[in-house]
Amino acid sequence: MTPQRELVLGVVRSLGHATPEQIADAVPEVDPATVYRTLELLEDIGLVRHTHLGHGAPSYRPAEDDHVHVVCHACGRVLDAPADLVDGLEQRLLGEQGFRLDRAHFTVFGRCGTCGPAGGTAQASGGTP
Amino acid sequence: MTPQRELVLGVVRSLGHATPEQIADAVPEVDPATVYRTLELLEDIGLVRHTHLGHGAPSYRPAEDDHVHVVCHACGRVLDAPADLVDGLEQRLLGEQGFRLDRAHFTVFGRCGTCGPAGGTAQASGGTP
DNA sequence: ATAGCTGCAAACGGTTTGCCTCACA
DNA sequence: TGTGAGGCAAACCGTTTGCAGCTAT
Repeated sequence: MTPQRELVLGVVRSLGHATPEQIADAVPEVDPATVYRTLELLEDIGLVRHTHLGHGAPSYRPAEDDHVHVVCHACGRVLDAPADLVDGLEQRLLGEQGFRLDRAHFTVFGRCGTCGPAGGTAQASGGTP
Repeated sequence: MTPQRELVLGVVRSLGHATPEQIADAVPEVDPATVYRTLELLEDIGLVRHTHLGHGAPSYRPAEDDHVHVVCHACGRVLDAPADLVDGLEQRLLGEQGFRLDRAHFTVFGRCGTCGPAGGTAQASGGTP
């Protein structure tokens, strides 16, 4: 564990979820290339995990955060739902297809209650440009 | 509907799911830029849909294919599961969070039966490099 | 002396943009 | 004659790689 790795891990822990770029920005003293290499390493040794929250960049977070990611197409908000939300799905996939669901690497898309069934868009930040 | 758009739509329909790049490769007579612009347009008018199957490129398919995508981390295979697989999840999300799930834009990750609980990897093509 | 890690800078792949030309209404 | 679509090429972003210097064995 080098200082840079501690820093990156610290940022991942403090940000909750963040893209490599956000992480790199948060630790300007560490080279972006090192951030990428470190994230890969931290993931290999099981300290962090990543998820694809849509479009481009993956989102990294501490491995101990076990929850399901729910993303609103309209406002871009990322909600964290309890992991047990997918228990039923997990059972069915296992039973019907022998497929072992990886809950951590899992994102659900749709429209949050705030944004309503359609049209109304309670803009938060990113959204669906 | 221009010839190029017909071509792109045709390829999406014949490939089932494909990345913009694969589509562009399949229609060399259409410029890649046009492929991207066309896919966006076809999605706007509801003829195609896209999903994020992991890593980088999104996967486009005909809008009428309504199923859930299940991707194996180990072998990279993409299984199509019946859309009703997520009915339970859909209900819970709606009930508990007022969140309207978009089943089409939805990918489940894990390990398929062929690849087993761990270790054993029935390599197919891509996988997790 | 060796192995591993970092920073830097260049390369990279896929995607997006600007601009100009062409076809058609 | 005006509007929009397509091609081309350059720009772009996030990511990856090669290399050289440094540090701690």
